[in-house]
Amino acid sequence: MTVRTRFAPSPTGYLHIGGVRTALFNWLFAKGQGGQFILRIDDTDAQRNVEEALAPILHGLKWVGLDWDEGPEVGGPFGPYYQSQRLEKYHAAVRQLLEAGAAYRDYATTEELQAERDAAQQAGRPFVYSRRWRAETDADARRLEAEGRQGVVRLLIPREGQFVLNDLIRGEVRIDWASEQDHVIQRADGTCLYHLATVVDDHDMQISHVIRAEEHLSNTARQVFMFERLGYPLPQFAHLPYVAEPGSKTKLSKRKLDKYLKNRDFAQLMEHGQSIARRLGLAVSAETFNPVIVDFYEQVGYLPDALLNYLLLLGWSLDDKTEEFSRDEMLKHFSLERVNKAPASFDCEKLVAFQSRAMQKLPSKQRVAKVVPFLQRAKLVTDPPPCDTAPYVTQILDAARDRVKVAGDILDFDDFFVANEDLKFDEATLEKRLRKPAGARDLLVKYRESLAQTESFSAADLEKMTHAFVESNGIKIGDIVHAARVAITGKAVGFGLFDTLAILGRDRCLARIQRALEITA
RNA sequence: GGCCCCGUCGUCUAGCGGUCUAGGACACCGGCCUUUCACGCCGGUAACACGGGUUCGAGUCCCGUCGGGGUCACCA
Repeated sequence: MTVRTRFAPSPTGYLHIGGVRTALFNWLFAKGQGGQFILRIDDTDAQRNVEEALAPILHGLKWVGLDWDEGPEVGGPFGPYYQSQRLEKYHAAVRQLLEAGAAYRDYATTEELQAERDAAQQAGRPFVYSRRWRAETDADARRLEAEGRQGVVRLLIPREGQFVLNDLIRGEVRIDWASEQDHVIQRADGTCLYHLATVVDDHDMQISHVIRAEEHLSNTARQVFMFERLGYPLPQFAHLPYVAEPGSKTKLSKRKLDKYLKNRDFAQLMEHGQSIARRLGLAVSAETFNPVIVDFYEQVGYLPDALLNYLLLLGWSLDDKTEEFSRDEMLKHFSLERVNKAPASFDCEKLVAFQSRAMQKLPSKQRVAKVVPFLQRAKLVTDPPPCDTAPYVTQILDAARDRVKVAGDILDFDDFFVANEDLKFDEATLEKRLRKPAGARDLLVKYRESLAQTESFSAADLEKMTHAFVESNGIKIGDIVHAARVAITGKAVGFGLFDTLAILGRDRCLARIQRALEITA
């Protein structure tokens, strides 16, 4: 039997990080065994603009490289892949359930139902619908309709016995049927609800393994009930632990952003992303741009593989030491047996560590290719770039090393791309390194002369020259390095000064020092 | 509250009865390196929720307690 899994998001307008992990596990499980991964859109409830709300989800999945064998845009033999376009199939299933005596027409009003619920709560017993407005015959139905009531279709759930699920991750789970409700599967207006639609589609699309988050565990009994009464073979179920909030075991949710922002690491990740977005001139509201939403990582310049590698380890592990997985290795090693049961909280710092490591391992050319678009969007490099951009950026990246953790970090080195006269100086550093220390400016004047006269402008030779300069002036190296750095880059920090000088070249260094001296005069 | 799930360092985890004086990773704390900020290197702190069983032997099996979470819609 070929393995077929599915990811079934509803069009919400964004792709949640937890959703990506669910998609990833489905994708790995199917693809690792030569099976198919299906994308289905659960839009039974959608009154909104589906196209618009779906686009970011499709885009996000493509960005992380979780491609689907069947679904929107690619089609497939079991389409359509939008639940809103499959209503007839659901209606047929409802009819079948009705005929099999597994469902019934019900005419209770919302108020009547609520009254029963309240009564149950007052009496301190669990709510079980009395089935008082159930139409057992067509005549009943006509009579109730004549009263002006509207009918829905409910599942006729058994009131005794036990349901036993053999979950691939959680093992045996038992639930009393009596604790299940007679769930509505079709509304008065004829539209169908999620549980029914999922069952029909999972069967229709020949899904072999339903891999989804734990919050669906309690939905499984009613779905299995429908599978069985519809005469469908049962797929295997695997309920993943959910992804929890940073520093907590509560389910991660987009709605609680304010709370997460109080978490130091989360706030830091967010701030880092926002500072890059600002420099790109991106208008970003926290609502649509935050670390819970996948788009955030793309905008800031994360590597999809690093994100996925991190997510893979959130609830799964291979052994006691392997942490880095390429796409192929993930496919080769992933298994449901090694998925954990306990929820795993989202750790921003570990994600960043994975990203940083992946970025450093990237071949130089690819890193340049990742970074250049950010320079272009920040208007620091033209589009298309001049032909000397690649070698120039390569030099910067090599010198910056892991200071460029995400592609957007290249903007920290904007001083390499601005014209001399546009260079902005950090006032505090200017004060500390040039204005305040006695003789600092005079020293810089002399150093500038040495730079003007020195023969080779390579980093290694500049270092030798500088050491000689330090010695002949009887100063410490720190006395000149900091002053020179702020004069040339405008900043207090950066990578090695000699690399900086060499990359910028003699003309720019001399001009910038000159300007710094004038400003501080 | 009912039902269900879960419980090893701060976090992600390894552990499937003896090899556990509990291993790895991120974070944290020292030290070294150093022109700043990083990196790197060396070292360190830190966990089996608790209580009963079972067993020669329990982090590992069973029960209970406690704690955390999920879910209880004409949402998905």
